[in-house]
Amino acid sequence: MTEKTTLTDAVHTLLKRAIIEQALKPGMRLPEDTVGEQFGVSRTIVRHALVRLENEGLVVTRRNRGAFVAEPSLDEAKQIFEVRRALEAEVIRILVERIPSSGFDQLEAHVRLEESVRGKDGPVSIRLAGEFHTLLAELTGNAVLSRYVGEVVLRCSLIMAMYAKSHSSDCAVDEHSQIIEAIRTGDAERATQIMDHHLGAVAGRAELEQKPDSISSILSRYGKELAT
Amino acid sequence: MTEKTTLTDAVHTLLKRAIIEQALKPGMRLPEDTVGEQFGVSRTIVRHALVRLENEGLVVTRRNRGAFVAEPSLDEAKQIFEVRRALEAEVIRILVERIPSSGFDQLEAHVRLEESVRGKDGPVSIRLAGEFHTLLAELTGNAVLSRYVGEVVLRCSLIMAMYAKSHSSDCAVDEHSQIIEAIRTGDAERATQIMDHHLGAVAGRAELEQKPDSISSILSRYGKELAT
DNA sequence: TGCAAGAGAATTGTATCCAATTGACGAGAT
DNA sequence: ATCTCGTCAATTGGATACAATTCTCTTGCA
Repeated sequence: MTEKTTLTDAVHTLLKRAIIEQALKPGMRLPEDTVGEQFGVSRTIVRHALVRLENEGLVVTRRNRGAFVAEPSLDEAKQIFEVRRALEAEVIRILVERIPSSGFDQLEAHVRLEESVRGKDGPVSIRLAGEFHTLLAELTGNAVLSRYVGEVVLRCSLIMAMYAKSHSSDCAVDEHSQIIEAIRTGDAERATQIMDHHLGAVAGRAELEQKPDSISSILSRYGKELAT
Repeated sequence: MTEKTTLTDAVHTLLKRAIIEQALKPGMRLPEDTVGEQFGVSRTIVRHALVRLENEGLVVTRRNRGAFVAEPSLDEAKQIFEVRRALEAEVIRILVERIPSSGFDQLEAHVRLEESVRGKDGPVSIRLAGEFHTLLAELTGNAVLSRYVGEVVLRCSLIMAMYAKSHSSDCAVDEHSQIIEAIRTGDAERATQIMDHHLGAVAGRAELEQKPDSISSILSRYGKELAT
């Protein structure tokens, strides 16, 4: 596995997946040497990976305290959703104008994949739901846009992990299908509207109740506010 | 200066400014130990700073070759401008809806600052022009949005450094004033239109002609395409 | 008994050191 | 004369070692 990719990349990818799939929960500490010895690499590598994760907003580091899985506040969550809505609106605008020929095939294949694991495997389901939006962004051919969408989608996964009650219905799969259809018919307005509703539903459900999973989560959140 | 901020932050900031102000030109190599001994820090620090700069798209690193100041291709440039337009449209949409009370004062003060150095100091002028847009984004109170806008603005500076003929007229200052006025009157559509025109003018001027400053710039660009 | 101060442990911040990969220069063969 | 192959220098990838800071636990005092 260390053939072409650098060790930093590998660790970075693994940690990212672990966070998305909630193996690493928000607020959890990420000591450099613990992570390092777990993956069989040195602190140097872990450090670089953590720097990248911090830039992506998935972890926060506090001076001389180490890295923690990010715990987006409700305010932060709103900001992220606000940006995400704007970015995904742009994605749709572009796709209606220019979508690669194989685009619909890829999208439909992905939706079928989502349906096949519907309500079966929680983490995988969450990941696939996010990847639908990432795939949409990638189809624009705009790498910068794609990157930013990828980041906010990941952070939204983190937000849902903290605030939503059930993750299985994170993204309604039929709404994904509706978005595809709206793009196919070239109806940008309708597609944007569905997307807005789609994201709004997710955001709304998240903001309704604040349900932390553990005491440490609560405490560290309070501690975080005190520190600032 | 190393009181509260970490060394990595300091080096990162300095390198960023150097790139924006074109002290470090696109395509220029950034050997870790050279940079390190220049700032009086170790390679480790420089390394971390370079990782962050890479994540921000200001430098690219090639495996076992080191870091270079990024040289956005024309295609990349178009992508960045596309995203920037979308992001700044969102900024305006938000500001028309909610702008802090001190917002206009800050904006007008900045415009006055821009006018005071008009055509005097090239690099400073470029930096200020970019910071106007960054300031707009910060006034939204949305840190995520602000961060993304900051990134694309910086990358646009890089693009202008490569492709534009003259940087002194990078941003027409009066257009900045017009944008402020449009926001003040709550006319989102007009503000967006001016902003689009504003960015379009910059992008258009950049894409008109491809004028690299040095032979090494051309060659490294070709070499880059071959490598991929 | 509760609070405060200090010593100790744990963890990060930084520097240095070794190994691996890449590019360049030069020698030799065709 | 040109092309190819091999050796060498330079630079990054990665690991370890040391210093600084922070947290915690203990101990002394009010």
